[in-house]
Amino acid sequence: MNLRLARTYLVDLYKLGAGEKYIKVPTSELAAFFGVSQQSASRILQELFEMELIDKRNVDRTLWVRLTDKGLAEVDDYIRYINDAYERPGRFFFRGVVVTGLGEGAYYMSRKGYVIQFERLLGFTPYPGTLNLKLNEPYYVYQNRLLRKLRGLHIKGFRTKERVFGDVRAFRALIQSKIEGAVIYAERSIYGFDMLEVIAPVYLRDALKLRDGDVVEVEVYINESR
Amino acid sequence: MNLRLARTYLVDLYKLGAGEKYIKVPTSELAAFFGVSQQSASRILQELFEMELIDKRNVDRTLWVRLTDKGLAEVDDYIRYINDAYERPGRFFFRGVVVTGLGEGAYYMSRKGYVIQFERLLGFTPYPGTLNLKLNEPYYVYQNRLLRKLRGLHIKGFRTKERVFGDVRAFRALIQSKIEGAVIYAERSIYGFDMLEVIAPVYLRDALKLRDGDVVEVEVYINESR
DNA sequence: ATTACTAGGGAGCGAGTAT
DNA sequence: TATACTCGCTCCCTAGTAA
Repeated sequence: MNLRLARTYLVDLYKLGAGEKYIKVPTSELAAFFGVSQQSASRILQELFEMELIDKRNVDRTLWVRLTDKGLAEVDDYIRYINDAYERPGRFFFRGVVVTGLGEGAYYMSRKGYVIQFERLLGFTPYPGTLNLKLNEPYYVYQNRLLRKLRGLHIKGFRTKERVFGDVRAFRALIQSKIEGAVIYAERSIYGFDMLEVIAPVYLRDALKLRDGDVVEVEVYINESR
Repeated sequence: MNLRLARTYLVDLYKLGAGEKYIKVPTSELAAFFGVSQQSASRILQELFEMELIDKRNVDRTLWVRLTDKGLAEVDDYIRYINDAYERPGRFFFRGVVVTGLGEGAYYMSRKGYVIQFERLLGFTPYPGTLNLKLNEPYYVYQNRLLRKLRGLHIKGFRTKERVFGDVRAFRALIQSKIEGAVIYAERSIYGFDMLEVIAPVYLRDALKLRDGDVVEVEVYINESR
């Protein structure tokens, strides 16, 4: 069973109380609650068990079911995602810690081939440098992974005599609820999903009085970037 | 596509902003976001459209997608259900208005065949009468439908010389956060899913000073009834 | 009364590809 | 670039039924 479907059944089991303790539930009853046949309820429990999302015990032909820690984590993530979707449609929210990058941001952000496109697509001349935010919370890392799957604004790569500069994608963003900038994803980024690269028309460390270790909140707009 | 799966895709589309306005989204981008192939994303959109959950327009080979009112309602219900599951695992919450029934509750609740079983299963002698609560909010009607699919305590029917008394199922409940009683479902109830029948060891109208039209809150326990 | 196996049909999936 | 068709394969569903 795919995870998308599994999560919905986990929520139903959670509703029945299987998140806190073992519950006694005949598959026929579960079937009615799930809206499937008794046989499917039985199979679904088996598959959730194989995915290690639930624990399942059969004592004298009565089933006892409880979510595992992995199952509980799955429910937590799912509920968080869904509420986030409801509260922030069209937007992604991140909270990260200011860290010092490798300094290559300044180099890239001052290449004329990029600057011209940023000006045209974002409407501002980016300060030559990026603010690197380390995402410590797993949920934000997951969200970063998700956001990166979207296209955003497409900044085309180019080549000079010396080397090749890859494509970059950008999403408009509001940093600390104050400054409008953007989040960028370099096609060949040296960072993983736990790092968020932010640009703005100003030097953010000065404008927002930031030092390494400070917590920064970023709201990214999915659609206004088109 | 079944509704269970459809709802999860609707939430994803909502996250992308399709709940508020038409969003421009290539199926390939949607595919990455959904975690499926481009072809599946295309098919999923078609099916959601056929289910009238989204509106979909193809202008010059670019897709514009937006949730319909029906789709939005589906997302609302789903999110409400999920948060409810998280906040009230193992419990169902209802809010209803006191109405006067047809008086048959008193008749049934005083049949010895029922009373003995209630005493044994619930641990109290029910006051001979039921409090009827009319559920005006659709969500509570939906929840009532769901709860009724569960088994709860099984009070067996019986027959006298005159007639047959059907099975009844009961769930322990807390009324107005004060009095412990139960919600009962008569096998052959004359009421639909918009009515909740409540019993208790005391006359609830006196004990809680209730009159027709008063709002009453009931918390039903799924598992403690076993 | 249970749970869960098997079998058959149908729904869902992605690769290839037409447009 | 797009979207979305066909095709073959897999997964998922329910009915029947064994244990």
